[in-house]
Amino acid sequence: MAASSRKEQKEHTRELLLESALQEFSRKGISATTTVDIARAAGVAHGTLFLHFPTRDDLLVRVISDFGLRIGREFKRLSREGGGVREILRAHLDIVQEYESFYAQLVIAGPLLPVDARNDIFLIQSGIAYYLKKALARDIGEKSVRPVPVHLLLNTWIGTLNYYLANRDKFAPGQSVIATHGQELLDYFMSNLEPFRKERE
Amino acid sequence: MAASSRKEQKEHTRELLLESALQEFSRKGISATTTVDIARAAGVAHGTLFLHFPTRDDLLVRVISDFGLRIGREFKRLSREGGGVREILRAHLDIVQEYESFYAQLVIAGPLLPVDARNDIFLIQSGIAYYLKKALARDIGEKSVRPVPVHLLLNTWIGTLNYYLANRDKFAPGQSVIATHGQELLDYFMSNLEPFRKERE
DNA sequence: TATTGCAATGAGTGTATACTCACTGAGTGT
DNA sequence: ACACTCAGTGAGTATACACTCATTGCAATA
Repeated sequence: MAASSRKEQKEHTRELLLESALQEFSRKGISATTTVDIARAAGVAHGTLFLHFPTRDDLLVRVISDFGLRIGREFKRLSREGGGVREILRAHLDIVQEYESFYAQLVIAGPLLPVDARNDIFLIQSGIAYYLKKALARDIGEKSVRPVPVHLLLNTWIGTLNYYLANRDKFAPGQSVIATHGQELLDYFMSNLEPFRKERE
Repeated sequence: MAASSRKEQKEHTRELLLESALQEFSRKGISATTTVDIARAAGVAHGTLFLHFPTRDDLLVRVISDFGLRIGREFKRLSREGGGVREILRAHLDIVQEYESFYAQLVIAGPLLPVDARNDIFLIQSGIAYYLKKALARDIGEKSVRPVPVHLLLNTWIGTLNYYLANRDKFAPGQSVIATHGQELLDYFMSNLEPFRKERE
């Protein structure tokens, strides 16, 4: 075996635990998932989990921040330079849909999670802010969108999305809420942004 | 003593428990409040709680549905006939603000609660739907508001409000989010509803 | 080959919390 | 006055978890 075999093995187990945790959290919900569940899903002993992560909360925080990194990268990739508000929101919908199950659990359990986890979640959701700001300024500049404050657009958008995600079983039982309602929401938000035309331009 | 003294006493204790539960839930959060907390707040023995309510969930559901009734009555009182969308949303803000602490806890814990509790919450939030529908039809009729589907207005409004409530510690630390952000939100939503004026009317 | 280091194990511990039940004593009807 | 009912009590039980640690056995090193 290579000299690093042992370290590699440990690292592998660690990744396995992180991945299994993500899946269990997505499936059963964050607060309903126990350390036993995660260990079993990973195929390791219960105690092994604590060899890699001092506490359950620590594991959870790492799962979330890893998730945040993935989302951040994805967002960067999807939001091409020079896009308008519609393109940014569309990209956001696509990403949320791709990771919908975990995203929804995050929204549901979010407010009850430990502070560092909550901060990470806030950060993830603010990832869109930077791009949205640029796109909005651009659209307003070329008068394809009426002037609105970014923070209001952002908060109504995130809030609405979270609401649909948290109640996905009511809005789209057994399906993706984003797939069933995303386009409608996007169109509605864009119609809210249509510039007021002057009475006698 | 009147012949009903014993029954009256029991009823009184029951009310006391319901009231104490409401306060504890508002203060500590729903999932963080234990049956011991509630009994102590009511000044009765732990066991007494279970004499009146078979399970903690049962007590919780009753607290929520009582709350729903109060909200419903309040809403009926505040939303006078013939009001427009702005008046309805304003009334909604006023009510939410009055009961903000419990309302926020409901929004935070809501998605994790037992089904019957979740249904009650949905019902409470839908209480506004009936009035909003009428008001919107009226406003659209007299062209003071552009035509939009009720459900989209409703869901974006509720979703946004919930988002602000769930994160009130970030939006308005130590204060009422509705007091600090309510008017701004209301104005923004109304501006979204402004009719598009024809190019050359 | 012998020795050491370390990832992995899983039965065991501690704690939090919902719920029970045998008992108490004051109110109620005769 | 007496027996009976029943709201109220609180120590006790059951369960579900997160977390521990003495032990194991394989891989790295001498």
